[in-house]
Amino acid sequence: MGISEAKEIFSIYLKKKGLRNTSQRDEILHAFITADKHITVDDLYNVLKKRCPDIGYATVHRNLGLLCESGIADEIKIGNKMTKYEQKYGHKHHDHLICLKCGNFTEVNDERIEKLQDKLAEANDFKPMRHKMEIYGLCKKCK
Amino acid sequence: MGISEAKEIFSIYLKKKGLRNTSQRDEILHAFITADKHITVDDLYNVLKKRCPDIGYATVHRNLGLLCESGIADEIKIGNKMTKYEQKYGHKHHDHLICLKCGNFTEVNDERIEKLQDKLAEANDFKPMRHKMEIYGLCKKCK
DNA sequence: TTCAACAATGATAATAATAATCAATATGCC
DNA sequence: GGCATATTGATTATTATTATCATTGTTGAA
Repeated sequence: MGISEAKEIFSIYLKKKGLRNTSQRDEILHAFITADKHITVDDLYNVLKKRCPDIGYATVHRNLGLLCESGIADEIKIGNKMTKYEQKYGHKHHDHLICLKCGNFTEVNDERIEKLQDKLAEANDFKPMRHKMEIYGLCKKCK
Repeated sequence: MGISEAKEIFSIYLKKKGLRNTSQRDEILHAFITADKHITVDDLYNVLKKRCPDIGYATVHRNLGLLCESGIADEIKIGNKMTKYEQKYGHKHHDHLICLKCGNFTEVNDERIEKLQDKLAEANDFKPMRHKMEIYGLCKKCK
């Protein structure tokens, strides 16, 4: 998804919630979309500091939360200590293979699994909205 | 799994790691196995306090970690703030349907999904060791 | 059984991530 | 423009987990 599309989605989301557009939100969204696909709060904050030396950590943190709520970002917890934010739109849903040794992760997707997950939820009278699947083990290099 | 079996598994694990048997470890294991299937550190600590008023929170916390490493317990993170420990042995592997509204979760299992997960890992030259699958949505009562 | 090495405990402090507070400021609707 | 109020940024609070460390307990070997 391009930046303009992301901006529009976010703008609509803000309006619907009675929230306001600010220059910081513009900068945060821009930095997020043009950054690496997976980024931590710290990293995003450091990138932003260059363009907006006055921006506060709390602001970045708060607004990453809003980006998640609006559907532009997704929070992934790697292991126990690291939280990364991932660009969601323009990237198909996927799951992760996480290496327990080196910490790297690979994105994977299996349409058959997705379908079975929906069926499984349905069979339990459960309305699925999103899901997370992570396979832990050893990657090619580490095994 | 019975308590004696759990004790043996834990005992073997400790020996292999060069760790020692202590009365606290006995009590923690006992309390864990006889408690609810899903329990938080706080809850387990409070249960233990009754029998062992002198036991420390750090000790309970530390040893729940060891129970996980030994394969007797499993850590599940519900949402963002709550961590529960689940009895693992004697209960087949399963995944969770987690209600975003009331927080309750249901255990589910689908052999076909398990198989596809293994194939998916294999196709990526990845050696799977464990996995986590959580489907978030609305449960029967809340939807 | 005794001893020496060292792991474990429990109290407490340290970390670290996220959330809350709040005065000053910016935004958007009228 | 002006007002109501959302946002910001600095700071503090909160919370879960981890580290520290003196004391105690456990274990294997003599």
